[in-house]
Amino acid sequence: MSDDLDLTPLRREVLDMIKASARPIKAYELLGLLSRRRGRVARAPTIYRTLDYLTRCGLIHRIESLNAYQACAHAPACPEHVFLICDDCGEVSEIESMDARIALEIASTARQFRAEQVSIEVHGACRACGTETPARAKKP
Amino acid sequence: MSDDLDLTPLRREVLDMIKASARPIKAYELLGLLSRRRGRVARAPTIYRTLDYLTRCGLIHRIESLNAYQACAHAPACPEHVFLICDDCGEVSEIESMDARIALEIASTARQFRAEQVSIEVHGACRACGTETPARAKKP
DNA sequence: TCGCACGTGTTATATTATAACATCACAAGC
DNA sequence: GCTTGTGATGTTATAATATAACACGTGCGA
Repeated sequence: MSDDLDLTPLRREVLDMIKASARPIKAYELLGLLSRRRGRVARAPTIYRTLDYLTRCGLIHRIESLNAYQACAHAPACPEHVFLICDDCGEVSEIESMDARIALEIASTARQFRAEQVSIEVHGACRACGTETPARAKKP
Repeated sequence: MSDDLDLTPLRREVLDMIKASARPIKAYELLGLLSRRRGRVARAPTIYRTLDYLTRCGLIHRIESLNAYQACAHAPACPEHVFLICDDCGEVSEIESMDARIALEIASTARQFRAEQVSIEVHGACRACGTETPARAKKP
């Protein structure tokens, strides 16, 4: 995770595809897109290595509970991030919560645990989906 | 997720195996253990259904970033849980952080997001591993 | 020029998870 | 008693996710 980025054409292309996606996107979806763009098949390691690099740089985040990736909403290397994941429509928004961050920091150090990487994923219903008639009005 | 548990022999056996494990345990590890205990192979759906049930009941938690399961440290249905995951020794401890919980509640409702399920996973170094000479002294 | 570091390609395979259907036991209602 | 429905479990097959290991090329400093 050195400070200077090395955005090769492949890495830029994958990053652009992730940014272009309205929702978190999966590795094999990217693989399909990449293959079509290039006119020849891309293989799994290609995409996983690239995702790994972009993640380590802080340009994208992996959403563990979805096995999917999303561009970081807060420039490279935001220190902490909370994902609000709507289980109805699939939308994911990345927010910040300084208070949560501090609380976790305190809780960790109280146990002499040195926190390096925090993942907070909140599943539920977004504004649009949550305000529909209770108990799942969507998707007939 | 009704209130009354239906702990069949299979479910109890799997729950016991998870409780007996010092570390989070993976689905296919459980599958192997179960097969040996019974003297005949158990298949993947058996274990996944059971894990799903135990998770829904709140008896165990799935640790997303590890694809593994751990018994809940706080009786059935604890409302929230933070996992401190040591990347060195693999130990995972489940703690509570009311403050983090409240912070996330506030952040969610501010965005009119109805939170249903929160997953907080903190990777880093536990006390034992973190106090060794800096930069990974372990695992020769 | 040599050799190394590193990005990417390629082949193969490991790991994690689910769909779909079969069977069985038990309980509610006739 | 019998039937029928429901839910747990078994079984077969396959999907989805991820990594190991090695090959190749390019650029760069010794």
